[in-house]
Amino acid sequence: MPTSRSYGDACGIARALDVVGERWALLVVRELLFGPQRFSDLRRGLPGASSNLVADRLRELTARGVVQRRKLAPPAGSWVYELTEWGRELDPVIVALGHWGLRVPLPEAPVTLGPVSVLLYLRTAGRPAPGDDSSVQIDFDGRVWTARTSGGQVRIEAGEAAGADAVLHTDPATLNALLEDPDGLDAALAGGSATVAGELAAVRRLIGSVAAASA
Amino acid sequence: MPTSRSYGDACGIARALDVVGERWALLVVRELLFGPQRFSDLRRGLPGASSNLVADRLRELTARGVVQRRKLAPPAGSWVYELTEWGRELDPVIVALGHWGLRVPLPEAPVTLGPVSVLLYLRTAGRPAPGDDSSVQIDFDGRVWTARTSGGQVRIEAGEAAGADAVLHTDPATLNALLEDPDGLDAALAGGSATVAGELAAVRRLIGSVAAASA
DNA sequence: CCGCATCCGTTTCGATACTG
DNA sequence: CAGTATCGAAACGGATGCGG
Repeated sequence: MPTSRSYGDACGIARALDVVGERWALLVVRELLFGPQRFSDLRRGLPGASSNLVADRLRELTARGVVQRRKLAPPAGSWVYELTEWGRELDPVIVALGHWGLRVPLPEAPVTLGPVSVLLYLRTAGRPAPGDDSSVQIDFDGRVWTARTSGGQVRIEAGEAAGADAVLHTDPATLNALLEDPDGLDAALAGGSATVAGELAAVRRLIGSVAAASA
Repeated sequence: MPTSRSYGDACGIARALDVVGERWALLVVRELLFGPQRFSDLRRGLPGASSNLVADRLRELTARGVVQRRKLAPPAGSWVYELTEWGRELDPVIVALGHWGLRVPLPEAPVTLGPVSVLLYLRTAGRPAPGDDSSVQIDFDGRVWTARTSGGQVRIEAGEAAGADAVLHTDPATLNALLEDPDGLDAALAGGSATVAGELAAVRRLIGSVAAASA
């Protein structure tokens, strides 16, 4: 008899790994943490995963109740994948795992860094001033998120913001570098790897909130 | 060589999974959460894993700095595996994952349940009264742990306790059932699936602390 | 016995190619 | 764009062997 893939263990940890322990599964969940994504956007966020792998994981996670498939309203009409309520409860688990993993040395080149990973880092590590209530739209090569600061926290949502104080256009690697060294912003703006429309001060406060927290 | 299996992603989550994302890896860490274990005891706690799998994971986790190998002082003289300081920091991650996994339906029979899993559940879910300061030694088929209650928490340590208030001798499945239904203790004692020496009241308080927390 | 290493059939992964 | 089909390479899982 071929052994089942299940660990056959009643422990909650093993049961969780029965569902999200397969290779790539938690990274698919990571990509969905900030909202629904289309298949091709998921692939862009997981460049190392082949298409059948992504399709397999989505099918399994959907069957297990972690992910659900939904059709966007017309005129878009395309299909998106999103976390279920239960799937969203993986958020603190994934954040805790990611914090632990920061001490792992970077893998050999070439190393990728997707939009979701950087925004997750911003949301987790950023500690804006409690009185800082602003919203910055972040454009990554055509895909758009919004970072809102309020109550000393950063919240990330997919899509454009109505009435954003600023729009930051850059790429994930540049933003990641700016989170670790906010003083690089002027050079990035001068060099064209980042552009800002609207209130530059709001962008400064946002990207400075990570370094401020570790200081 | 293992870089071919790496996700090649700079995100902390992916880097963590590069280290503990392989099959069985986190369950090996789970087994070590309460202290050093010998190879054969590890195998007993992971009945579904073949010996080479356990040896492989231990070697990888040791090479990555999550686990270390140590020789016990004479006269024992045998080797044990234990978590490094960094490895112990996986504790909250594993607990959070295990809590999430409680909602996964139990796998098909046969289902195992090891000592560490039950004790982890006791430590995570137990909320003893703040004034309850006692220690219960728990014997599982020759392997011994100690559960101490103090400050409204349960702490678990491997090995015997000096001056334990009671000794509970049972098996993991029985203890797990008792944590979910403490009223079954008298029946378990009468049926012989559990025996208690010393202060029975301390054992009652300990196993009742889980149900009390969920009430 | 304990602590692995080796062998081998089965399953999964990962890259490329292909279809609606 | 959104997946499926295919195939070689790796990893898994079980059994067995071997030195202390």
